Amino acid sequence: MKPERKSGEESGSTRDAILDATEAIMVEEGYSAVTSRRVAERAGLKSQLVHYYFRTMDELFVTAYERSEKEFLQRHLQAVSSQNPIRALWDLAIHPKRTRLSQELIALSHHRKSMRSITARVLEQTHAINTAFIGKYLQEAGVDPDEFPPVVVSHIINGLSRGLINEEAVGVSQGHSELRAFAECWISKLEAAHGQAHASGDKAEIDAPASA
Amino acid sequence: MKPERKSGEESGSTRDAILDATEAIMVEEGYSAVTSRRVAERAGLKSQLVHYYFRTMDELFVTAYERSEKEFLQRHLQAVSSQNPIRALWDLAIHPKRTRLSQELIALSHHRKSMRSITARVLEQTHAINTAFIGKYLQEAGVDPDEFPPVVVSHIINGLSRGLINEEAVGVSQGHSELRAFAECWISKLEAAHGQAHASGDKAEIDAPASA
DNA sequence: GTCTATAGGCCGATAGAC
DNA sequence: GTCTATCGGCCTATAGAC
Repeated sequence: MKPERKSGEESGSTRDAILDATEAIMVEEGYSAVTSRRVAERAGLKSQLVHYYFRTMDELFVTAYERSEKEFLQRHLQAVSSQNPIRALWDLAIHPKRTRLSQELIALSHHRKSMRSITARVLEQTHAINTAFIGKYLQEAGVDPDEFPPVVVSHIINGLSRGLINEEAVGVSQGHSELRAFAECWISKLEAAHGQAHASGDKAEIDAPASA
Repeated sequence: MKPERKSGEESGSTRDAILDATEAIMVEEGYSAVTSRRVAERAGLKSQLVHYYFRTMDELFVTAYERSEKEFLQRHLQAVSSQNPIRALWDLAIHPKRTRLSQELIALSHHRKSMRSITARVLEQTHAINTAFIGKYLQEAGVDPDEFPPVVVSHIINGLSRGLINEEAVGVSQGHSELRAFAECWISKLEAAHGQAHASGDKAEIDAPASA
């Protein structure tokens, strides 16, 4: 029934080519441009082969999503485990292709029920990881978790980068230097505060907004 | 050629019904579900009528976008001119239908060239307005515009609300209370600082992150 | 595993009656 | 302005030869 890799599983180059083409089309033209014919054309194949490897388009989308999910998770864990997780997350988030793809997958899940549970899982995972790792980092840098909860920081990073990338995609660059400068400012301040705290064995301080 | 309202222009209810149906389908099922047949069905019409009012689907999309643009702009100006523009913008941004529609229109503009210039215009307008109005408000509240540029604040508002609404759409609610609390905290602090500054005729203070 | 052939559906768009 | 009828196209998916 299913393709089912042979025993000596060299990860099916045709199958991978189909998934690669799917991702590329999503990023460049949006999810609605992903059709069996166009995917095949992009991969240099006949459209029927797409149906051989993936019985339905739904199965193709789900498989592509799950492959991306793995990659996202891996990079996310890597970023969050690095010396400055905030900077690493920011660098990851402003990567245009990755962010476009993730946006497109979310948009697709508004259109196809089969994708929603994956999106939900991805978003939940992200929160769980960020709460653990960013939370620890922020705490060590002396940030009050009641005023800047890790999940908020995570949302800000994702939100700002998404905005940046959407605008660049339509040729708007207004305010981008301010945005990048803002990110850089906070990141390096956190970096300094965190380093200082580690050096002195004490908490550094980052001021919250004054209670007016 | 074109529909061309008669002299006594009662704003073509059929035409409006088509545009309304277009928006509704976009919000509920995504832009790729917008077809002449489905729009017509939703509006209780024959699909050919869609082509009578809008020669091509591109024309339908552009017209729908421009109608939304007007509405967005109007609400945006209204929000930004209110007593607490930040709060008003936040309240506007967390409105699910509106934000879903605007996201869908942006996604559509990644797929259709004809929409890109409209998206660019909308985003530029938003920046221009926010720089003027939010900038003034923040300045009056004693916020250093070098550390929190209005355009950054605007991006944060949009980014956070988009994240919130995407997650709610797939059934994730993790961290939402923190997010809303975070927004509420900052909004009310700005409100207090702004009110205080106006009362005393002086600048209130909102601390920026400490230079570590 | 890859090919040819093809069924059957929804789509955009047009022509022409009323 | 709204209707009926219809064309050609791209789509998903399957059947069967090799």
